[in-house]
Amino acid sequence: MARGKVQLKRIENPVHRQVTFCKRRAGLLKKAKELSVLCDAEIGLFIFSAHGKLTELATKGTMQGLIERYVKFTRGTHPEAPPQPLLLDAKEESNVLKQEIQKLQKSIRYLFGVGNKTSTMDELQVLEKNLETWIYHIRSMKMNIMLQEIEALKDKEGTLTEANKYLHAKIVENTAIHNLVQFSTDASYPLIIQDGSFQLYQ
Amino acid sequence: MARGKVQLKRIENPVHRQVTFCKRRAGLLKKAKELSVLCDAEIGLFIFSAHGKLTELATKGTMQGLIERYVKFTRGTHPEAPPQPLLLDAKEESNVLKQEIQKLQKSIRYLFGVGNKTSTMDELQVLEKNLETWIYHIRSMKMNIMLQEIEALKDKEGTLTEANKYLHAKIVENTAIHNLVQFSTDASYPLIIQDGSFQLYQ
DNA sequence: AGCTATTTATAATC
DNA sequence: TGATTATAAATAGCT
Repeated sequence: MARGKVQLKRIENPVHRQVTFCKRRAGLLKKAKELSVLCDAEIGLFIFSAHGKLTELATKGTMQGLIERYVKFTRGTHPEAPPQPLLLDAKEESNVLKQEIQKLQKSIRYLFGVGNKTSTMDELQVLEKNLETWIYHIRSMKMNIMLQEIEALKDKEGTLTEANKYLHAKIVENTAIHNLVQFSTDASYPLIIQDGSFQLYQ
Repeated sequence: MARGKVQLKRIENPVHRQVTFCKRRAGLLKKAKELSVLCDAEIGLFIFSAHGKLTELATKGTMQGLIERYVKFTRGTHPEAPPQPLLLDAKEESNVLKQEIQKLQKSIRYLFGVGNKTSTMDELQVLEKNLETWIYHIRSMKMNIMLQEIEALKDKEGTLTEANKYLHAKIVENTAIHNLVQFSTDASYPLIIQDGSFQLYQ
């Protein structure tokens, strides 16, 4: 809409597409809120980006509530869609966590098998402690992931620094040869090579 | 947006409101479609007018399908149902909690079944936040139970104090009669009754 | 419904 | 990323 008419088709340049997505998404959300306020409407809106990220808006109550209203409203008018089975792809981390979860579930089953007032308090105590332990584990996992990434980056940096040194040497060498051949040229310029002239690339 | 700036509040004039609703609804739908086409996004949008009429848009497949995707996506990312823990007694609370724990477990299985390395970090973030929410609610429940117990004890205390007064009076009365009959006895001892001589029993 | 005068949204650009 | 700005779109107030 500005500085150029827009073609109603997929934007091919991924950067443009992403930028436009963010801007227009913001615009759409704003418009939806406005409509809701101005005209006393209830609006449910959810947007999946091409990469699967979800943005949602429910102008009244929760999206769950609105969806329930929607489903109730349309019950019978749309054919029921068959439920899709989830397919799970196991990973090491997930296995570790699943074990933890099963452990927790077991203890919870045990704990909540008997429920009188006094034991409930103790149960809550235990549950709280377990959740704290989980948070601790999750934070450890996050930390590990971050450390791995840092290591990877350091490694990359090392490699690039090496490459840089090598290239630097090569250029000095080439310049020297050049100076030998073109003896009459003022030699001072090509020999002065600033560090800053070599950029690390990613 | 034209011939007059708009105030962001409900339009009181019903005719204006209806007209604006139709126009802006059309605009919103158009914008949603454009965003979907331009940026390769999937959008679900439903609008209930103030009078309950439904307008819907699903940019890919059916609304049912999109809602399923939405529900699947958000399963576990919303704490789902920790909102009103304060109205239930201890036993009901523990049942609710049991259910919630199962839900949480499902979510966690889901979260950690699907992750790749980049999304794992986000998932951990979400999970950690959920667990913190849980701890918060568990602490509320503990607080609630403690308050209930305090109330119960206060009540008990009141009853016992009443009983105490009554018994005290009775003893004074009996002692008086006793004194009348056995006039020679030293009257001072039975009349002195310390508060501490009545124990609260459980 | 249509029609503008304006306000808004936003594409391009830095 | 975040601003800026010129311009396209949306739309409020009228018919």
